[in-house]
Amino acid sequence: MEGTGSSAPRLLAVVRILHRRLAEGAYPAGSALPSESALARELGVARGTLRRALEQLESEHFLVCQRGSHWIAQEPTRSQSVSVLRSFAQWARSLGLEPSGRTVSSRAGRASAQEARELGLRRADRVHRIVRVRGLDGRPVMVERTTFPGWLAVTIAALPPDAPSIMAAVLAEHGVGLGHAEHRIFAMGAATVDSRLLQVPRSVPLLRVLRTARLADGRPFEYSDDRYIGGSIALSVVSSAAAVETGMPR
Amino acid sequence: MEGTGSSAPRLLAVVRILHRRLAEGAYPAGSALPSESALARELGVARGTLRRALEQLESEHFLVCQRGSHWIAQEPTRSQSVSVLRSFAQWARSLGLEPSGRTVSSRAGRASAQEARELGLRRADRVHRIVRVRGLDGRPVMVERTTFPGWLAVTIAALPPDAPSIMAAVLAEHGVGLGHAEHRIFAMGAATVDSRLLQVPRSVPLLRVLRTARLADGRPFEYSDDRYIGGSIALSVVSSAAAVETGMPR
DNA sequence: TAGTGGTCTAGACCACCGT
DNA sequence: CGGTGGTCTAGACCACTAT
Repeated sequence: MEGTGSSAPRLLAVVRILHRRLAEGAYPAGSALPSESALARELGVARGTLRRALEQLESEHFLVCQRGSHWIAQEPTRSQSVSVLRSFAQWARSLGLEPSGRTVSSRAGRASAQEARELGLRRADRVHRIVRVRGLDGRPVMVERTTFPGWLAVTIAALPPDAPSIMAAVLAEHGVGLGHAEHRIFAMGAATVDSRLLQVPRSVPLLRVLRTARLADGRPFEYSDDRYIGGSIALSVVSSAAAVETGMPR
Repeated sequence: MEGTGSSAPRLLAVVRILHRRLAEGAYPAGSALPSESALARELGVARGTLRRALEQLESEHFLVCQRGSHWIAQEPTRSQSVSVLRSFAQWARSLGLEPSGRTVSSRAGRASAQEARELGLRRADRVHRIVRVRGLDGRPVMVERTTFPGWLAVTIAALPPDAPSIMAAVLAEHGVGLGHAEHRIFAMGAATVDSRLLQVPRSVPLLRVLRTARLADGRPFEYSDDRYIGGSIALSVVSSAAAVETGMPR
C-alpha cells in the first residue's frame, strides 16, 4: 500500500534476511523454502517484492526453482563477480555479510622488478606492502598480500590493523574510487604460511588471484596476490563477444 | 487483469516493438521517449510490464534514464566488451600453442534438473554429453565435461574424436559464433577420475570453471564443467567499475 | 486436484527534475 | 508546482508439479 521513492529498502532488507538465513542454515542445501506467499506474509512484504529478492538470490546461485515446485536452497558457495569491480568489503556487504580484516604485517620497502612493472614504477622505487587476512562473519576466507605505490604509503600505514576496507580510506582521503583491474586466476595448494593464516591444512586447494588495479583516474593503485579457501568462494565472470543482436531471449 | 502463465509473451512483444522503433529511428539517439504511462497506455500493457522491457533495453545499453526525467535513447554502437570470450582453441592459438582434444566419451542422454535450468530446457529433454581431455602442445591441461542441447547432438556426434575445436564445427554448420557466457570459478582437489585423465596425482589443486555459454543469437549452447591443472593455466579477466546492470544489484 | 511458481494488472506513494 | 521515474502493494489468471 505504500511506496518509498528511494533506493529499495524493503527489497534490500528481504535480500539480507534471506542471505542470513541461508548462511545460518535455516534452509539447508537441497531443502525447499516455504512458499512465496507464506514467506511474503511472514516478512511483511508483498509477494512481488519477495519475488524480486528470490530472483536476486537465484542470480547469485544461492537458490534455484522449478515451475510448480518450491524454491530450493543451493550449496552456499559465495560467488564474487569479477566483471563488476568492487572491493572485498563492498562485495561482502552486498551479500549481507560482515567483512573483516586483520593486518598481519605492514611495512615500507623497495619495488621488485615485477612490482615495478605492474605498478608503473621504476625498480627500487618506494612501495608499501601489507599482508591481511580477510574474513566473512568472523571466519577467515582469504589472505591478501598487497603492494601499494609509495604515494599511498601514508594513507595505508595510518589505517588501524582491523580496518575492514582500505578502499574506503583511499576514497575518503583522495576522492577517487576503483577504475579497472586485471585478474589472473590460478589454483594452487596452500603453502605453510597460508595454512597457518587461514587455519586450514597444508596443500588444501586455494584459488589464487593476482590482481593489478587502477583508480578511476588511471593511476596504478595496487598489485595483489589473493588466496581464497577453495570451496568457500567462487569468482563469477560474465563475458561477451561484443556485437549486440536484436532477438534477445533471456 | 489477465496473466498468461507461459514464458512472458507480453514482455517479449514490448521488447521487440521497442527494439524495432529504436532501429527505425523513431526515437533518435539523445532524444527522450514518451513517459512510461503514455507508452504503456499506447502499447496496451500495464506500466510494470513496460518498465521491465525498458530495464532490459537499459541493460543492453540502448536506453538510459535519470530519476525524474525521461528515458533517453542511446547511440546503439557502444561496444561493451568487458572480457573477451574465446574458445579454448582460439585462445591456445593466440598464445602460439597447438590445441588438441581427445574425446573420452560421447553419448546422448536426458537433461538433469540442473542441465535443464542452465540450458533453458525442460527436464528429460534430449541432450548430448561429452567428456574431453584437452591439451597444449601435446600435454593434457584440462578435462572438460560438457552438455549440449539436443538440437546440437547431430553436429557433435559427427565430430572426429580428436577434433581440436567444437566451436569451429558449430560455426561452420550453423553459422553462429559464441555470444555470451557466464563462468563460476573455484579451486578443488583432483578427483580420482580427473587424476587419471590428466595424469597427475590425486588431490592436486585444480582450477574448476563452470561455464554456461550462449550463441550470438541467444540460444543456449553448452553447459560445461572444466578442470584445469592448477599451475599450467591462468584465466585472465579485465573488469571495470562502469557496468550497469538491470534494476537490481547482481 | 490442490498448491506452487510465472506473469500481468491497476493503483498508490515517494523522491527528484524541470518550470 | 505538475510530471517523471522508482518502488511497493494486493489481487488475479495461468501452466506446471506433486500427490
